[in-house]
Amino acid sequence: MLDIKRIEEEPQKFKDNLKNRGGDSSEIDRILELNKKRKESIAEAEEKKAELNRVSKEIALMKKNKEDANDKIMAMRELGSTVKNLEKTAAEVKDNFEMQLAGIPNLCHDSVPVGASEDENKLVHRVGEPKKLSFAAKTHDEIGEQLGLLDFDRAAKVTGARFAFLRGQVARLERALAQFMLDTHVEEHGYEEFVTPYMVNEKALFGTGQFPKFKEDVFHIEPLPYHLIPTAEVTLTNYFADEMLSADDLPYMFTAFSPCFRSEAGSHGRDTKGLIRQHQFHKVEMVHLAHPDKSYEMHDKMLGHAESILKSLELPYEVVALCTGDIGFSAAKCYDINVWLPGQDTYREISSCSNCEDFQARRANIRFKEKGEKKPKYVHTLNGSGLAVGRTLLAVLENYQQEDGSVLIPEVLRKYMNGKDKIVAI
RNA sequence: GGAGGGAUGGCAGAGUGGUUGAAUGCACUAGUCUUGAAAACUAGCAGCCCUUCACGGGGCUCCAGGGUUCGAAUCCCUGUCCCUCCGCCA
Repeated sequence: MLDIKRIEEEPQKFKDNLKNRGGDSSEIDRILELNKKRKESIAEAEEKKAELNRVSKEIALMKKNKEDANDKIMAMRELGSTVKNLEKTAAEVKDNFEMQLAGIPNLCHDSVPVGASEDENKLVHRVGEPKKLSFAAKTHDEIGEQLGLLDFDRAAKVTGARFAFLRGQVARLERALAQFMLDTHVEEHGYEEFVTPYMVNEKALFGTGQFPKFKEDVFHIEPLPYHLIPTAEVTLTNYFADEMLSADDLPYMFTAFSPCFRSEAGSHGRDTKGLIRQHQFHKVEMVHLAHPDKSYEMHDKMLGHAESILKSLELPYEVVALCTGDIGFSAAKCYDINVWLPGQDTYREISSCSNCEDFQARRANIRFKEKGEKKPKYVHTLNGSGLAVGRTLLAVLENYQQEDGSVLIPEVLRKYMNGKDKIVAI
């Protein structure tokens, strides 16, 4: 949620931002108009309400002194219903205003490159050389199916499109990856590990910005008012919703391994083969709640934590700074990490690290008090994948494939694979 | 699933129709005292919104939403969550 006071102060800045993000800048004018109406309706209702309160106190005094207050009571009876109507109108105007405001994306940080689409994202750096294979690279789904350890057809039979069975050593590799990521974040990067709910209510999804605008992207659990999490960002970020934190406790660094569920509405026909775009996948998520003055420092750290996993796995990757046209709704700044996939002959997203500044904290009402200061402030929230496990698995399959169809196991994972160094066909 | 109890400020916890936005304690901030700290003492201290250059003024909020009343933390209805007991169950 944007701060309406900042929009009032610098409307042009927010219009430019919205335009750069591919939105309609006139929405800002509409918001300001609604805000004006909101203030007017509040002033009108409160003026009458003040009179009602004042006279009610007079009545209390008169009663105490055993005076007759009937005239005033009758007058207030009438004023009461006027107030009720004015308050109802004011509430409607306010709801409308807040709904519109909740649909406006975050203000981008000044360093975010202006651009219309992902083609204008800015390359930050590349690490590792894409491997030159001495044979024609296969895609991970070919490798997995030839090994007999990745099965999309039977998943389609049991569930439907965009699901998969992992078997045997590939299933274990998935578990090994998750374990390795969690261990690294907890032992080396200082995160606190969580197991979180996999279903959340609407309030939580509003808090992180998925609702109301991106409702169709998440799965709804009929008949409960719950939704499957699209990412543990939702549960971890909302953990302290409606709470007052202490500045001394910042930053919080949370991590959780969780399944993620996405409807992938609107992506029909894209990445239909393989593990790249599934309705269900596993992810190790990182979330920071940071002091506003420190959040960009923390953002760089978080990016480093995600990168360290790829470095350990010796997977080539690139980091790009997303441009205004590609950045997510809640983010003020975002880095994507794209991993090299020989089978696809390209880099594909494996992590996204965002600083949402106070955008989510306003929505979820997560504040903190600074020593010696009276006013509470909103924390800054950051989230990043560390990493998407399914996509890491496919990156390992494609980068470590051998000519004979087997797959080498990265050094750091072998202790999680009972010492094995290779996956072979069953 | 059945029966009962509860939800109040950063925290704990009073308060059952009228100057109660809320006693008290803790925490926090400032001061006195002290070489310094602690203790003690004194004072301050909820949030959000509207208005004002400012001082200030006003409104809302005691889980949420309705209702009764001139007036609700307090009474009534609905919902949510938590706790205890019984049943069932991984």
